[in-house]
Amino acid sequence: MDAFFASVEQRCNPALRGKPIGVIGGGHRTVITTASYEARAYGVKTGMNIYEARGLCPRLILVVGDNSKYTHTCATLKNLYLRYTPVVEVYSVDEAFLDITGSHHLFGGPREVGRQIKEGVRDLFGINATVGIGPNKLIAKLASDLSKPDGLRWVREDEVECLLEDLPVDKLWGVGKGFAKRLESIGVRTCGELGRSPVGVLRSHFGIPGERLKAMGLGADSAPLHPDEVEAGNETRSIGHSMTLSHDIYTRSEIQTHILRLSEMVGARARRYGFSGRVIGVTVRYRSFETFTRHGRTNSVTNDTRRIYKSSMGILEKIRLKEPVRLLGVTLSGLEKMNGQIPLFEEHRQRERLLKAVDSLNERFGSFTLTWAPCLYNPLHGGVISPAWRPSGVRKSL
DNA sequence: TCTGGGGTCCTAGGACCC
DNA sequence: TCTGGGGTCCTAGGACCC
Repeated sequence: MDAFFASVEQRCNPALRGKPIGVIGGGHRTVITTASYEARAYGVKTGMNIYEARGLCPRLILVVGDNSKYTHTCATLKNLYLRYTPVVEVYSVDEAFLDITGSHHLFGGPREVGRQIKEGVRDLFGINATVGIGPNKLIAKLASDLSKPDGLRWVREDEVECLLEDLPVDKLWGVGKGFAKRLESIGVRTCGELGRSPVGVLRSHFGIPGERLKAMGLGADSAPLHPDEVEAGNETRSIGHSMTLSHDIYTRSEIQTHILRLSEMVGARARRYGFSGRVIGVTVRYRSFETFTRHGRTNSVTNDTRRIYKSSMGILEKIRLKEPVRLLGVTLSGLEKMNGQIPLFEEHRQRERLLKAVDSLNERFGSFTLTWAPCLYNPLHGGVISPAWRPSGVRKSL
């Protein structure tokens, strides 16, 4: 989807159409999550703070995002994709891969599938989508990136080499600023040059990713799609939440409350998807933006808010804080899929029933409807979901 | 009146073991 | 008047993505 959150907001409120808008989270310490194309023309970009964005575009209209609109749209879109193939990987809230190898002939070929999906998206939501088609995910993604907005591009296998020859390496999915800079230092600027680089040279500079970089320069990508049914399995590696506080905090007692809330967010999500983990990570960002993470281990897997909280506080006690704290995060990893084992001891069974009761109430009436008292007195300032939000499971990166 | 939040993967370096 | 080599596991940090 093109400028997804912004497009949805413009669709819902006609007064915003054709205007430069930026979708932001709640609170004052927020950033632009998505800028409309009208705003991008002024240089407004994702990740920019609102003061900088306003400086570039004084007429910019800031809209606090509404997550439920985007997640609902995402879920509906998936049903549209499934009309064309069962192999659908929902990659993020506004992006999906479809493997149409075995089905495109039923619809008149790849281009026709692309056209119909664009039309379907417009009919359903009145927003523009860009479709890229290629022999693999890397090229399909590139084709889409190159034809935004409102584009449709099919790059055939025999066109790949020509397309890549003079293309800067950082246009590739998986090559960011860091890789681009290091590649330039060894004289590699374009994908053509990357593809011709000896694999040994790339390996010595980049390690294992060097081999993949070479393949990417050639337009090769063997990564399969990860349909949701597969990922919903046990591929998830970690579940975490973090939050920038509305103001910097100084004391452990203030920290405790936020850690409790984050522990509950993490625990509730783990329980909901049937995961349990034994490694707890706590992230701290100071006022100066210095950020670090410390990990601890529990003796057995857990998804109990209380144990996640205790463990997190245990980790924090070992840290000597040297500045006011701006952000806190809690992550659960070392995950295992729960298979409905019944805890051995009555005390644990009771605990499990309690959490189940709390979860079912909160799923029905909204998160934190029933919760620990300290969380009630510190209501959450609403943040907008990240574009990386997905309905379930995980996604693969490089 | 600066600078969000959700992830994955890889590497370096230390602890530990034989 | 000196201190090998092979391996695994773990943590922290950084690159990358949307």
